Amino acid sequence: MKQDVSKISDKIRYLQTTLAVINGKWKLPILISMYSGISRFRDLQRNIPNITTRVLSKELKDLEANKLVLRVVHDTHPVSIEYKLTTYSFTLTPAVDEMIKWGKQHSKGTL
Amino acid sequence: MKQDVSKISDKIRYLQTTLAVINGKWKLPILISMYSGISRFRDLQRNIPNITTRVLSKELKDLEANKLVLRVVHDTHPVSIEYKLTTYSFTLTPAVDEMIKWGKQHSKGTL
DNA sequence: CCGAATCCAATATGATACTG
DNA sequence: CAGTATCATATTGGATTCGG
Repeated sequence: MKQDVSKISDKIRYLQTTLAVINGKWKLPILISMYSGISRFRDLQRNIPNITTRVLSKELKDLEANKLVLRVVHDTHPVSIEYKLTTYSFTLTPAVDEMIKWGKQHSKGTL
Repeated sequence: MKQDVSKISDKIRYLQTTLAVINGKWKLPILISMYSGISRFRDLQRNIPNITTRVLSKELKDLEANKLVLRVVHDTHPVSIEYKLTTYSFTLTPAVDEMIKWGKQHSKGTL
């Protein structure tokens, strides 16, 4: 049975593609918060421990550039900004869920 | 239906635990190479494009510190060093596989 | 072959203050 | 509220050399 025909070098490339998109400490935590329904800058900052506005701002731009997040300006008074997850962003959930699972297990082991 | 009882903050913590272990561009590519059976320093370096000895050396130490890799010294002439995966390291494969899958899809989309 | 040592550049992250 | 600007530090990555 050949369940895996990919060459190692291909796997490494694919993986590095993924890593390039989710790089750093913050992008996945941001996505998790957004998966949970949070969509405003201020709320995200409150929800993610220790993240600064500077970092949050930059990371949201990166996520936008990778089509995972959409920045929507609502023409209210004053204007409110909503960060929306794209359909595409949800393709990441299987990987994210596995990482959460592993982190949970790893935490237990080291406590 | 409540299929997910974890609080968001827990999820974020778990995820950050995982991210802290696999951080950087190189640890997962190294693990993939090792999953494929490569166990010598020189072979790893040849197998992973663009990695330098300095980085490879550091990353292997990090992986060792996290119990994912074991450094075995064989008392031959001259001594040969073998890097072995621990049983524990294989608990990461579900997450890694999902990340590879995603990277493959993402590559297709952007080509 | 298996790295360690050194030096340096680039990037990521953090703290704080400030603006429309 | 939603950021930007500035400064400082930490971490990562890369190039090269050298030793056992």
